[in-house]
Amino acid sequence: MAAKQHKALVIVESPAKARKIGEYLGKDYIVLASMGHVRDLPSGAAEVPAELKKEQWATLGVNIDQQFEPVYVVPKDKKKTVKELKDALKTCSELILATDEDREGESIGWHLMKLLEPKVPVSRMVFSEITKDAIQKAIRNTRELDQNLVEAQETRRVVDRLYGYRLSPLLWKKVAPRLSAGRVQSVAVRVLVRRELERLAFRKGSYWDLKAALATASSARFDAALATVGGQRVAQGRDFDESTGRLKTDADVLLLDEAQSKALQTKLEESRDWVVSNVETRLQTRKPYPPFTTSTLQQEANRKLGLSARETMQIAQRLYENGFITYMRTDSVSLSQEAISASRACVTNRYGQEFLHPEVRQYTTKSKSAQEAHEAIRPAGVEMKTAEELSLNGREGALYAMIWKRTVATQMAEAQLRFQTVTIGTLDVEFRATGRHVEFAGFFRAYVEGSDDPEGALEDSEAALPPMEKGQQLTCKEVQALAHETKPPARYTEATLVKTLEEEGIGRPSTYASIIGTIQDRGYVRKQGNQLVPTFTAMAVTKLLEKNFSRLVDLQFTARMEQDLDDIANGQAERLPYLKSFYSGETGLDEQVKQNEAGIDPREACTLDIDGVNAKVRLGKFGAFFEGEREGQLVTATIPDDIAPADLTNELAEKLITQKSQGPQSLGIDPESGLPIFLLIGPFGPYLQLGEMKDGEKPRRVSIPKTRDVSTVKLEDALEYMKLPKTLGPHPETGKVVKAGIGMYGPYVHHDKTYKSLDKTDDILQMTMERALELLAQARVRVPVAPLKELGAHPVDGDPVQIFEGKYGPYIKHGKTNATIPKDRELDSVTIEEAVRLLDERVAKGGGSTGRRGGKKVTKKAAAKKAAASAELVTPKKAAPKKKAAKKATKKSVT
DNA sequence: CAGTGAGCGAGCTTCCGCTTGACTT
Repeated sequence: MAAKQHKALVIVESPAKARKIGEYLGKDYIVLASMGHVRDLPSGAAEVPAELKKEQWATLGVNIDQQFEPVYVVPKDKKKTVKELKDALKTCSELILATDEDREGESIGWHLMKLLEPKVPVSRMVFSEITKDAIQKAIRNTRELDQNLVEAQETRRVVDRLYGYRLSPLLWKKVAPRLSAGRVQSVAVRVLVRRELERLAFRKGSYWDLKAALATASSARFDAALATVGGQRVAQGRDFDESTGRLKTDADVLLLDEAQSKALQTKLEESRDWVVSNVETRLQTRKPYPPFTTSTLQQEANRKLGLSARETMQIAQRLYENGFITYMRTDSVSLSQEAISASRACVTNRYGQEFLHPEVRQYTTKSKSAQEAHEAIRPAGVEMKTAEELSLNGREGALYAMIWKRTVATQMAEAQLRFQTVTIGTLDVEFRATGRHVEFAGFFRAYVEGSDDPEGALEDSEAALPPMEKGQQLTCKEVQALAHETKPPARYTEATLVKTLEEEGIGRPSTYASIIGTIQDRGYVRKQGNQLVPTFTAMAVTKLLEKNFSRLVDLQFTARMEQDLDDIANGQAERLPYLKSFYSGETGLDEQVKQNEAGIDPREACTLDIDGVNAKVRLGKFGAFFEGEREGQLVTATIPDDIAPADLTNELAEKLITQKSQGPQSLGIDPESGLPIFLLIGPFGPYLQLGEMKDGEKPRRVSIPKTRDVSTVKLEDALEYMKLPKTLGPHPETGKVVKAGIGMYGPYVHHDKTYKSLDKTDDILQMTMERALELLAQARVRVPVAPLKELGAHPVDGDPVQIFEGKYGPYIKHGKTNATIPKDRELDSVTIEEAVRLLDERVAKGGGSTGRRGGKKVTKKAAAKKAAASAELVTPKKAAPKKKAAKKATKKSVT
């Protein structure tokens, strides 16, 4: 008796948006969220509809013989959403598609229509800011779905699928299983690899110069740097060629070495005649930076707050969901009227009229690929409350404060700076000093990019010089000779990589963070502090792609694709000719892959020629290794995991190969057993072994802690390490023994049931009872949690079955198996029989019973299993060193 | 918890872009 109410169903993409829009539209509308895309190409064999499985193109999900017709499926995690939307539509008399106003949003709208098969009128509503006015206006001005835009999206989707799913399998065959290639990731990796090669080619250059501390009669001292000698400019870093480490041939400069600079220093120290020969002043105005987009927010949060792109997005998501900021995935720098007037009011109140920019400042997006479906990231609403006023603290507060400052600053006055360059002459030598003075702080008052503390930054920038005029006499307090070395081009960080990708139009706001995740998960990149370091695998894959698919890994590929997609969106081109030219024919992707499948030698693809290193670098199943020759024999030697490609030197290669060819080196003989002690390197790092391997019998082994420099381990210490675990003595309180040893997770002390890892600064060989007690006192005491209820013994093994309170509500525990209790279930009425049934169901479902910190391989498998979302999937036996779970499991690899 | 760069092998891996909860000591 569902008397059809005359309500309209409005579908947007995000639930937070749905809530807000629901408020503005009132009770005649039901506003729901699609949660992004609702249909997609099948992601793998498991999702391909049964009737298509036997098709050649099944796993592509695109019928390449029939006009590249895509196969669309509703992914498992979207089934629920789709059902909810269908149910809601049954009660409505109108459907309004209010997905984002961009290519992807238009497509989501179209897919929704295909899926929901509405029998009621459908319209398309768009808006770019979420205010009551804007929404009400938008709903009065609906339009039709734009089929051209939908087609452009589908073309994008198909190109990405064909690119990724044709090239990746080629990499599996030629380089290593589970690798991947893609329009975005392969270019990202290539960017990192090219920089690494520049670093590899880099040769250090060194030069000297002088620094003089000078002062006027009345001023404090200031520094000036040597500029010219005898009229010739003195060499600086930029005069050096990075690949030779020598002066560029066209550089007409004077290169000073140590002796020359020190001689000059002595000479100048005696000079009493220092005169200002020139004073130049230049005024500069600085405009505030545009408000944040996803990309600039990620860059700035990485620089200022040390957050990864992913962390930034997680925090921003929370701020957005709680209504503190506008939508965080955007490529637009435009601010709504609401935001502009709120910011201007805020500037006047907080800093005064003089700090307000006289006119409204609006920014326009430069990026060509921008789609601008949202406004810039800014504090939501009209009040412009500060983080303190909103009681935000921690990382949320810090990120919000950054957004607040950047937004408010956009409406502030320009900053006025005065730069001064003073040239000082003495003998035949010139020195130069530059000063900067902030004439008017303007927006600096609120915000200085790259600096966390505007006030402090203002003072720093006050490196002004004392007033000086031409001909003025100065006194010299000190002259120093300084050595300099040129530095290789810096590795990319998350911030600089995101910046580069955005500039090239590669990737979208919603994907910057996940790109960085993907290239790490696939083992192309490793993070070292803030640096992104490409691996040898990345080098090999990039080499293969550059050589055989140069068009596809060109930085311009995406930009060109975007132009074609624009043409399709404008109705000036069609998808089919574009897809054909990309995939089919002589020069198409299909043919290229086929040729290379036959043509590429896997052994060659896995071999790298490194400039300056005689040995070959090759990729094996267990990582990269050197292959060299000793006495006519091929010798292979593992390259340690923490060695980056640019760190390779011929010396390192020779050393490792020699070591390997000589076999295990004995550090000496253990006097007790008479056996030699070997220093060896295994998959988990260096370790010591007493005696040779005998069949069946494993010799005694002990790891060397990561904190210890292996080259300093001599027989004496080796003997000490071999004594581990050793007893330190009885615990003064319990009388039970306290031990020190090295285990899976590194060096530890142990007492009773408590284990505690040593600090980085502790040396296990120097461990004393006193320090051990200190460490044990720090150990987290495991208080056994009392069960909520005992259900009795399990019928199979007699172990107890108990109910515990967990983070997500009560659960049943038996051994290592946990099972959820259905939400609506009364705890008191759960019987042992029911509990056993729930536990069995849990086991049958798979997963869940393995401890997270258990065996490392188990953890990985469990995670891989989850990802595959397939119940009976058997994970292959081959150990994959870098996989999905790698992020969470990295800690395990520490000895 | 350990020395390799691979021998047999069914069926699997993989893309980009849009969006949240998911589930469990």
